[in-house]
Amino acid sequence: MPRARTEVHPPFAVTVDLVVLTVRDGRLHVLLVERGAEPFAGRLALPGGFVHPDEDLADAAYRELREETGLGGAGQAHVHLEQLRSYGAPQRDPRMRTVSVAYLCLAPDLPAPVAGSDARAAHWVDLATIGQGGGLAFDHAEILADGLERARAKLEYTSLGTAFCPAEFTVAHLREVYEAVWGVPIDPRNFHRKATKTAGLLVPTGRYAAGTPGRPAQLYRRGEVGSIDPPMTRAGG
Amino acid sequence: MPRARTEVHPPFAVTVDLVVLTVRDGRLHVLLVERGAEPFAGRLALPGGFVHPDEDLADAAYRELREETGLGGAGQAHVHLEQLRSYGAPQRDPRMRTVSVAYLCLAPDLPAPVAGSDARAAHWVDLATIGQGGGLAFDHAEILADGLERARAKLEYTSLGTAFCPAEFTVAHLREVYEAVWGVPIDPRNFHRKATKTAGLLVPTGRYAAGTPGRPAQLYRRGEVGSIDPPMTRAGG
DNA sequence: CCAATAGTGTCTTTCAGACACTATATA
DNA sequence: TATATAGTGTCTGAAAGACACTATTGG
Repeated sequence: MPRARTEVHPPFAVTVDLVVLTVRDGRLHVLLVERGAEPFAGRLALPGGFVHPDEDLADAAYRELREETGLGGAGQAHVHLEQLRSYGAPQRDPRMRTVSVAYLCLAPDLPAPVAGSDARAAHWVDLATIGQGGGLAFDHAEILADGLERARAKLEYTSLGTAFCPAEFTVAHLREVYEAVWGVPIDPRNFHRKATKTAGLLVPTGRYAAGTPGRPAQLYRRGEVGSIDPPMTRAGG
Repeated sequence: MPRARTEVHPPFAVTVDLVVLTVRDGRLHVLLVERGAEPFAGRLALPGGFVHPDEDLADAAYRELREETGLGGAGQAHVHLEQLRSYGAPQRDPRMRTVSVAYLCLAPDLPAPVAGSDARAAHWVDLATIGQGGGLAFDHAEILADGLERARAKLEYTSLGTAFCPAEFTVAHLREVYEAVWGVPIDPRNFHRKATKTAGLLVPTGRYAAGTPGRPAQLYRRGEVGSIDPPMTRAGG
């Protein structure tokens, strides 16, 4: 907190950066934009932008999500957004002293192509094709790594895995989400029992998926609970 | 991230605020300072201050910790410091637009009185004597609540409980830390087995505590591991 | 029929929680 | 001695992991 109004306080630019994750074709993807201007022109970066003068941090994150990706608008599909952490190394932006508040966003795989009102296009990038660092602009590789770690951890003890699923989904769909995020195979039978017996995680709709080989799977909606107790276990539940 | 250098970006003041926790006499305490100046003059607040122009956020947190509390200096006792989250509601400081990056600090109970170079004295305040809100300045009640929640959660699956202990401590001391942070009684025998059998949590010194009634307890040092697997359980382990 | 996926039952192992019991100090 | 605390042993129930087995679809 400021000590007294007479004390000098240097000006900072404050931005939000978004780690937007989804699962497509059984693999984890992150939403990236190609930078048009220097520095790091032509490099991939996390979507984000400046916080407005009278805007709350979370509001800025939602606005950037809408503007740059088309996600999260009113009447749109459910997306989860939470603050990740802040990054403020003195030289993280060569132009000015900047503090970035990063947000983590988990979204279902959307049939509509992701495109913002912004001229720059946002693309889903398969995380398997990005190495350590991956040539991302600024300190975005570190932010992305922190976001991945957070997402992997939260799938253990919260219901956030369902945030990657559409409004109605099968247990197998949810299992594929876990396999994609954790990068490990999971026994379908034990996962089925765990998911369906965890109170409040899934709400059965009574409807069944069709058109796939094998016995039709029941469709579920997201439950209301936030935390899973006992948690999902990462070593092949 | 900034889009182009031509875009306007409003100036923000960036501060760090510290949630410094310790366990004294079996009860959880937080370090608070009394504000001397308006706004909120005379009210209790979290220690903190402005981030300097060329200073990393974590460096600013460490500096404020030293300046305002005398904790964390070179050769001092071990303290744990981690970023908590950021707070940037437009009107959180009536003087100017401010974003605060909060840090959580866990410290052992120090025999030396806590006093900073600053004229204002920092005091350990028993959390049981602070209500919901507790009359804290700014949004510090919310920050404190978030810090408590983080500390309680991290004691489950990390070794951070030992950060509340001095360099050498008994299993009973660590148990009292858990009881104070979680506010629940824990069975001493089951806790003893869990703590001593969790690989890497405790390093036996071979020495024993003396002067207390009963069989002398073995003294331990902090182990190297960060995470506890399987975790401590909160419902009276 | 077969292949594939959904979903159930059951066995083993691990571990939390309860608590009897032993060990070793102070008063 | 009594009392207090340290530390071990053991039983029970919950739940993870492995995996046999049944159920129900499409081809």
